[in-house]
Amino acid sequence: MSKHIQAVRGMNDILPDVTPRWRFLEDTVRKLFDAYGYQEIRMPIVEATELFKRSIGEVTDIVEKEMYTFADRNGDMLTLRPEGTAGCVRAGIQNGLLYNQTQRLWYSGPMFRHERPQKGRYRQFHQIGVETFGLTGPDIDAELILMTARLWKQLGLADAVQLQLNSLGSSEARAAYRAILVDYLRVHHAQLDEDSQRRLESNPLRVLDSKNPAMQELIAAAPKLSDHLDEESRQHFTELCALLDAAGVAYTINPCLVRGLDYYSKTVFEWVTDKLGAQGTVCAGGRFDGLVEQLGGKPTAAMGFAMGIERLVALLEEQTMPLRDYQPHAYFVLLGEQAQREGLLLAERLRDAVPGLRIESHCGGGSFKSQFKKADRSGAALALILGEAECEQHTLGIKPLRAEGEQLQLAQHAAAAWLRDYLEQNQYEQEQSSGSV
RNA sequence: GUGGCUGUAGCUCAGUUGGUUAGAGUCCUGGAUUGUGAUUCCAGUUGUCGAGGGUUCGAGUCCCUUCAGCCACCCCA
Repeated sequence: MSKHIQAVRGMNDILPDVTPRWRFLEDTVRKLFDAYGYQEIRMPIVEATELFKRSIGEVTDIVEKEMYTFADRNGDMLTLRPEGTAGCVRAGIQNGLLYNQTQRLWYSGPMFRHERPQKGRYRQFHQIGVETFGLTGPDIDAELILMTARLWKQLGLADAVQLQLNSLGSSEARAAYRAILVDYLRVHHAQLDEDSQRRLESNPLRVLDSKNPAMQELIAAAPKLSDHLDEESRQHFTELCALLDAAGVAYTINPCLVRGLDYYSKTVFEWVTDKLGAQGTVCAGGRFDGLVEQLGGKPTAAMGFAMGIERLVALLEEQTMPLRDYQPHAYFVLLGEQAQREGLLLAERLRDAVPGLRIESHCGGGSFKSQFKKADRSGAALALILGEAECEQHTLGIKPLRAEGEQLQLAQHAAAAWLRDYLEQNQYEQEQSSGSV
């Protein structure tokens, strides 16, 4: 075993038994974004290290100890992207997408963080993200949340996730509150546990999120972020809540919801589940009105979110939701050299004549028995049979493998029409069990 | 980065206080049925016991190191 080269720790192969769930999720998401007028953008996986330092924040865990950073052959410092927002903003600025215009963008792909692997957390993981630019009001915040709520319904996960909301206020208000909080925490420094003493330096707002029971009294008595919001942010948040109420989306306001990345301001939200162990956040985002300017663009309002594909796929697994199947409709059994040659070509003609038909052709010979066994394992509903007799008579055997019914022999020229009818008749059934939209 | 648990066939797992040649199920292949698949029966293949070192006459079993997986902390999607 040790001689075999293994995958890098925390970087997983996604095997055929789970790829149908990935495709279901990805197909559903793509259609959803189309329905809301969002456009896809694809960015490089590698960016200048500086980009992440300036956007995510120098003192965050991600930048301090989790980035895959290396010097390329020119000595430039590059980093495998740990998240998508920074690259998206960079691409928007560089290509003039954010200048005096609005954008609604989405992307998907792998992200990299050097953390200890755990359930729902990997070193290479995948996110689907959405970023909007140039839209300042709570209406776009609400649109994004409504869009995700619709997605959970389409995925059959609506009962598995809950929405948490908070407002961090403008970056000025947040900075002012941060100073007040730090003053308070310093006074009680002796009562802080080890983690919180560290957070006091790195991300003081996170102290409020501590799970340590011994800290709860201190936290409860701390100054509240909600009491220090600027008027505009307060108004913005109130309107967002009203929009969500009107749309019938349930939420919990969580004053401790802080988000780890420096660039967030005003609205932040998380969709969480209790079905995934410690990694309960399945989708999270917020407003980052300052980031575009911080990266050298014109001041531009922005709001976005990202969801973790592995976590959503794991949730889909929990739900045992029926999936659209990608199995072949028919498995082509071929006995004899002539049949192997002719069958390959006949299969091509059938695929030409019947769009959407999925035929798996047997390769490699073998007995009828073993070929039928493979036909059965393939999940196909039909076996198409071409042996010596069929070749001679220009016929084709069709045997149902999943339903009652006798094998029938058709003239080869009639096969395409028969299969087209078969697909039509079974289409309704297909869609019912597909779960796709 | 810290801690706990676990590594035996492709997969799921037995393997006694250390004792000869490491087992079962499943999967796969062939046959019973030489042109017909979820059943049944028969036969067959499967291993650096995660890796390296140590103790011992003898290690899958005990000790150390290391790697990997899982779970939790931290952090985050």
